[in-house]
Amino acid sequence: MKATFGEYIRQLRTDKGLTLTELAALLKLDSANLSKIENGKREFDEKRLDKLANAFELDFEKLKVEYFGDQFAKKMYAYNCSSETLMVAEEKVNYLKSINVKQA
Amino acid sequence: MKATFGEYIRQLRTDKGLTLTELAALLKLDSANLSKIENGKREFDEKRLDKLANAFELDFEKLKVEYFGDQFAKKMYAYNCSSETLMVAEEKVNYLKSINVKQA
DNA sequence: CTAAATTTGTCATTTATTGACAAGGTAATA
DNA sequence: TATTACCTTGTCAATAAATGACAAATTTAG
Repeated sequence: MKATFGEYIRQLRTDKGLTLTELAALLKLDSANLSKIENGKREFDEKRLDKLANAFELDFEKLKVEYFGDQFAKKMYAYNCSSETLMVAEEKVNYLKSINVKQA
Repeated sequence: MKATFGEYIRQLRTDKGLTLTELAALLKLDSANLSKIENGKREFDEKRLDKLANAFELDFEKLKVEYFGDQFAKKMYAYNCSSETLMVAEEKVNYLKSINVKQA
């Protein structure tokens, strides 16, 4: 998958032959706002990821990968971050895990 | 560097023998809030990255790597994202770049 | 042309972030 | 143990950002 999260949703939706209004209803959101999301003019809200997964019977873990991958990419693009950023992110995730293993 | 961004700042600060109050002044921020930042109880605001770079004569690009790497790591940790997320992020950055090359 | 679908613009409301400051805690020192 | 400097925590009003909602275009398909 090599698209923005908005494009990804649109793909899913059109593949299933749903209108914006129909999908918006499933996601409990206004169709006009869903349009903006698909066109990258608004963010998709985290709290609706589960509804999205249900609507299309997606694996939630994979959906998170798409969603957060997209978020990180946007930031990096906006701030012109080198790809080293991602390696550092990985180190830091492991660091956070190691810290919270100790506590537990 | 294998620490949170807060720990990173604290390291820089103490290495230079600065107090919270002194560094806070350079960053135009309240020392109490800087304390929270160093202890991971508040976020460091993007808009002060340049002041931080100046205060310690850091390379801005490297600072961004630390800063955004930390942000991504926190999200991934909080949402338990697989490390595939980072690979997807990289693909998507490239995708965003390829789109905006065309436009330019 | 018409109707359905989508896009865009706007704005009040809600939610999150920040700035500011007081109070409390800790450590070193006289 | 009093003083001082430094750091931490709690709180809350002010500010900023995200969201929901709806009207008004615009586009698309028949």
